Amino acid sequence: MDAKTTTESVAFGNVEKAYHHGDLPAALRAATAELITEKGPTGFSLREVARRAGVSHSAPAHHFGDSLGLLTSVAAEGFRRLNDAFGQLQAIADPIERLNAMGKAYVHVAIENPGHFGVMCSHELVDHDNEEFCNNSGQAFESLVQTVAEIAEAHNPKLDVEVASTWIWSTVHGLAVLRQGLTTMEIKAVTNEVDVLIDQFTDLMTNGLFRGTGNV
Amino acid sequence: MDAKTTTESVAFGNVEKAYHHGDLPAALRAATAELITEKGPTGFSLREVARRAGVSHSAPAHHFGDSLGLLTSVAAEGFRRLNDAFGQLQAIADPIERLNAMGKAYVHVAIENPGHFGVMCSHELVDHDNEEFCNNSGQAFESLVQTVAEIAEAHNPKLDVEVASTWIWSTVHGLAVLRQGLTTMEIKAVTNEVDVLIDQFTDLMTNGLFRGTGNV
DNA sequence: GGATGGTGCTTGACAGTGTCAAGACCTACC
DNA sequence: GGTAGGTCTTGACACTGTCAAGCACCATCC
Repeated sequence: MDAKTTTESVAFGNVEKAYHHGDLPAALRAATAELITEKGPTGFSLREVARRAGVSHSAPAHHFGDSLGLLTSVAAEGFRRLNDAFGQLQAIADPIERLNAMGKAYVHVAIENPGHFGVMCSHELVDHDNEEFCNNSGQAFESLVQTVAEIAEAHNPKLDVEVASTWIWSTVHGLAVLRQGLTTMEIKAVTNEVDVLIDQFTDLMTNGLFRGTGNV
Repeated sequence: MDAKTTTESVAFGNVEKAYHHGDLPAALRAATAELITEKGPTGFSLREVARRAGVSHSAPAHHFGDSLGLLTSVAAEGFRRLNDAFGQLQAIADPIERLNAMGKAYVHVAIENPGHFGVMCSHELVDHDNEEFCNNSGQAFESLVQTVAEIAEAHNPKLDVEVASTWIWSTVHGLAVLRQGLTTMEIKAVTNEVDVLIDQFTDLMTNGLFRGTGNV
């Protein structure tokens, strides 16, 4: 509607579309994330999303079927962002250091995309048979398993990699969930605190309750 | 308030009270938990709850204000059940053993009260300023801190008790959240598996990634 | 040029929802 | 008795998700 007159669109003859939106699905996902960020998953409404995207109340249904379809698409997008963040950490050679960075990345993605995260971690709001969602979330877990496998190889061959991965995933996920309420209120203040917490958790995870201190 | 007529005395006669229900708040909580168990938190509806309790559509508002009030009351009840479960474990002398039992108790309460748990772990569906909710959830965390403090005293005086407690709480909570989807479908099958998982997690938590195996 | 088919979105209608105000009823206390 | 206050009902309001139907636009082919 508004800024369709960029140089690119003009150069390619993609002038103002009176009728066709351009990329309505993306606009609807953005509006959904924004709305959930503001009002939480319970404040979400298909009609309000449509209103914010400037389309009629049942336009979303045409692209996503029902609200479950739209929310699933938002969740898949969230996991894609998480995978992007993980991808940038693959250069870190030391697997312990990489694990620590992945923990921080997970919580940061959750904090910086509260609208997405509020859906990603839900068993109710998402269609878990959706192919894109399964692929994206599976890829994220695979990155973790890979890193834990390297830790086992380097430091502790007896380690059960899958159990340990599930354990770590639970820890980070639980932290993200528990912190979410706070962070919506006071993002900046807590961001640093969470980094410290992840460092402390890494100490405890590697050394255990008997040898770790929880202070780093 | 609710102590004047116990549920037993009501259950005995089960008379049709033409007007007064007897203990409507408790009946509404039960109906809410049942409904959420069946349809998930998103399937919850004040009017459906009222229908199941056999009262008019706006009777709940009189006791709980709005739907947030009712759901908060359900969450507080869930934490009360968790505290009851924790209370029975105080006789266990070895704090490590007790911690293990508390982890299992947490996940079992979550599995056996899916309607309650679906609300307990939500930042959106619950009023976190509610006094009863704060007291009950605070007491549960206090029990954990106490046990971790005993572990520190016995095995590792350098341990930061609060950080370690937050760490453990995150782990168990994350596990319960991640497992919830599965367990709704196939409770019995997973219950044992979760016990094994908690044992494995306990091994990893005490010994850490460098020394633990994840197999017990 | 004009007709054709298809995609993208709108319009209108439906039953269901939460919340509010007002009223009906019962119990307890004076 | 009578009256006050707690308990629940009734009715109304704006809002919701979903469905069926229709309209506007575009590309294509004749």
